[in-house]
Amino acid sequence: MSATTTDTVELGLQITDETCCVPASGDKVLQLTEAELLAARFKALSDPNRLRILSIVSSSEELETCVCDLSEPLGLKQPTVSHHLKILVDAGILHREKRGVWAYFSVVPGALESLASSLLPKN
Amino acid sequence: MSATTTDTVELGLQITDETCCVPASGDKVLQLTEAELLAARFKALSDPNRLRILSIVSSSEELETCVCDLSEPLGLKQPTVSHHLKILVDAGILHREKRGVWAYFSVVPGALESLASSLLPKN
DNA sequence: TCGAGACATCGACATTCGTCGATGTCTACT
DNA sequence: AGTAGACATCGACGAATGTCGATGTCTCGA
Repeated sequence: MSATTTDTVELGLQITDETCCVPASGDKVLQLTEAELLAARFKALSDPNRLRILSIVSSSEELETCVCDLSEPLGLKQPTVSHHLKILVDAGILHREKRGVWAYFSVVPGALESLASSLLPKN
Repeated sequence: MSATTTDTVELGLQITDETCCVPASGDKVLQLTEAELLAARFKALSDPNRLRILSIVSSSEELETCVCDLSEPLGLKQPTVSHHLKILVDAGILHREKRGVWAYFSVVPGALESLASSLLPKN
């Protein structure tokens, strides 16, 4: 509850002398919790090796890849690859499916598209 | 070079025993330097306060904002805001223009769109 | 039942990051 | 000239990140 008629802030600004510009148009601003959610997903994309993992996974024949195929082309050890995969899975970008001994990864349908649209105006 | 009629890898794989899946389809993989460039731009978006800065700047009246208007709604001190702005400018996402005492920031036209398209298939 | 292998998790380490007080630089006004 | 104010830069601090060896867990075949 904000109370006391502070519903909109749009005209509440009393410009006395020289405030340089408009005070951020009140509540159109991205909320902190929403920003944290978005930032977490972009953080998953903020590592070159994770982008290469996405590139490999999304371009593979069956749109599925297992860890053993990622370690070599990336030049990373297995624990590191697993670590990156976990981050991408936790971000909702990759899907993990365990079949027998191997774990297969695929891009979650629409995940990257939804992230991309959040960058565009009017999202 | 894969060479020797490996136009498609589908059947080129000589499964001797149990290789789990295809070996990452060779050179379709995102190059490391290119991945680093992309990752650096996503890293600029991987902080909630920077996303809120982008939200404020892109929704302001004149599509321009100065530092003094950002500090208060973000709840951050001025050096911190300047730091985030520098990161966004260095990433090529924001444009800085100094007019008199104030510095005005605006979103570089096409910057976010180009980043968004890099997320989509066939980019 | 046992061992090999694929993958996840843990612990450690160097590096990077976000934040802010202190200080520097530059512009405009008196 | 001198002062006030907006913004950048510096230095420091705790927290988070990327990497990997060591180890754990689970599945499959012998």
